[in-house]
Amino acid sequence: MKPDNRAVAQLFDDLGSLLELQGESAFRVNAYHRAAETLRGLGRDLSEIAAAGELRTIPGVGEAIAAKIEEILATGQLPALEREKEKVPATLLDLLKIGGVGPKRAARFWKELGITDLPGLEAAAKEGRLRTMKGMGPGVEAAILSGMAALARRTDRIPIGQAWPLAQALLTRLRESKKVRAAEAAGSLRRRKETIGDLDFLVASSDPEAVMDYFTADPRVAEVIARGPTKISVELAGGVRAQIWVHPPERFGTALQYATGSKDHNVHLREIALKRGLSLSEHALTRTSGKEILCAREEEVYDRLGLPWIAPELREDHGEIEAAQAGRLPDLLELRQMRADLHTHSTWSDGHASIREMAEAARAQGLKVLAVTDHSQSLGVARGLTPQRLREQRKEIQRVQRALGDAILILQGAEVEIRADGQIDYEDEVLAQLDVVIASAHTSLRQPREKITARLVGAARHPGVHFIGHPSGRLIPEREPADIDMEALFAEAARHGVALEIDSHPSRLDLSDAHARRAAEVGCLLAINTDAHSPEEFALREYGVGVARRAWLTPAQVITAWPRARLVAWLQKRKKART
DNA sequence: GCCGTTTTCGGCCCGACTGTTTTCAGTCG
Repeated sequence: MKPDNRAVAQLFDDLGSLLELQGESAFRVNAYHRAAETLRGLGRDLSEIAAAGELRTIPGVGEAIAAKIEEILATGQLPALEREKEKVPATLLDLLKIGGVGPKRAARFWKELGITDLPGLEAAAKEGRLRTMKGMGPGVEAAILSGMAALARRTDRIPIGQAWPLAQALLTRLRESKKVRAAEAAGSLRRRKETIGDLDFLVASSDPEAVMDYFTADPRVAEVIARGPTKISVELAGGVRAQIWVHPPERFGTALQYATGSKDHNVHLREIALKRGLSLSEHALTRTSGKEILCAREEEVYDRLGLPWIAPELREDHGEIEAAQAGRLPDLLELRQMRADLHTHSTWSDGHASIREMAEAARAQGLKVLAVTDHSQSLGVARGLTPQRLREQRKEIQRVQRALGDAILILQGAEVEIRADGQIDYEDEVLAQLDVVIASAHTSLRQPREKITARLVGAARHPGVHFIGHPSGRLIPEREPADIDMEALFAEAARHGVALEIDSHPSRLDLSDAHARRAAEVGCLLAINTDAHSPEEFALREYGVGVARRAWLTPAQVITAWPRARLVAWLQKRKKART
């Protein structure tokens, strides 16, 4: 099996870090890390890009890295990395995970004290041996021990479904303070990444000390990690870290822009600023004369750089700055434009609410079209429906439709199993009775690439199918995506006019942002659904819209954002095509 | 190692915070 993009990226990260430990040029080191970051954001498999001879078109990939990628794809190994591992103990990389330990210190611990791994460092810190080194004192030893304890209890990146509500609660409390003029989520939260490392907040206030005191008095704050005049970093109960920047209101624009990131986006912007004779920091744009230009709003920052404002979800340095310069930023989908949810469950299978309760909730959320799509017969654990029960369910849907009137259109659909052998779980004549057919795989997701790809591609070719549900099958964080040739699936879906789902549940977010972007690039339509099993879960579509925005999607590319008549016409056209 | 309407060679973002220090290096984002 060929290494996937993330595995290749990890090799380059390791290589960069090993070189860094040896004092290699920071620019060379950074080149490896930047390339790794770019590879993680690609929506296409590297093997596919390499086969097309297009590796060099990836930003940050030049002659040397392209050759190394070819080597990895061919052999599964990176000889340059193996060579560095002979010079430096690979376990030394673990030291870099400790807060406060970077490449310089790790290298000195190794060279001066012979420390090669975490247990060795812990012992040395406890025995007071680190303070024998120049520039190190008891404070460093204490910081390292506390950093190791934090590492042990640290939760990994948390799903946005947990981070977002927590952040909103913290923001609400911040905004209650009279000292706070404005407070916003920043960082990866504001960019709507699928998982969040630290919670970042930006506050506008002329009294930073008071704001920080107020924030640390929040019962959810367990420990203050660092505190300066403009910035405070804390650990919350549960191990999640949060940091707050406090800036005066007249500097809020530059500060929010800075705190939102991403780092790569910001670096790129600062390079553009320099070319215009300006230096950009979180405080201001500064002319070479030293005169500051203050920006209270983010729009002003971008405007001074000759750019239109760029939506936070795009700020990954994945081409958005070039698009902004060319006036080609996408007209991004917005939550308020969502009109339909085509993937929901009721008590007829494994849902927790009746069809009527679900329909009333959907209507209350402003949706115009709801498809009830319970599981098909073979998914026994979810009480999948037989054709007979499907007929009974249709009568119930008609009753609810009559009771609720015209404000919301209720469609009968099904989430039909793509069985392990590739068969679709209902006969064609049963599918033909349904308004919406989702084809999804829930079982045998660990099949070899050829087999599971063939299952999904087969479903995309099936004339009775409207779209493929949560295509990769991943669950964040516990289950990796199935090993699917997405490029093949996208090509087939585009050819047959089958849509692909963005499942909004925070544990799925499937397709991912990168894959959704790629799918749209090759001409696929997308459907953003909640997969709701209860009325509250309709609100989850906010997360699906976040993915769509990160995928550069416009309303025209998302069938669930289409006007009701157009969506119904599209559903019926596919239905006619199969009969 | 990458990259180019200032360059195919010579650049490559910016500042906060900490711990150790009398001016700074290292780390972090």
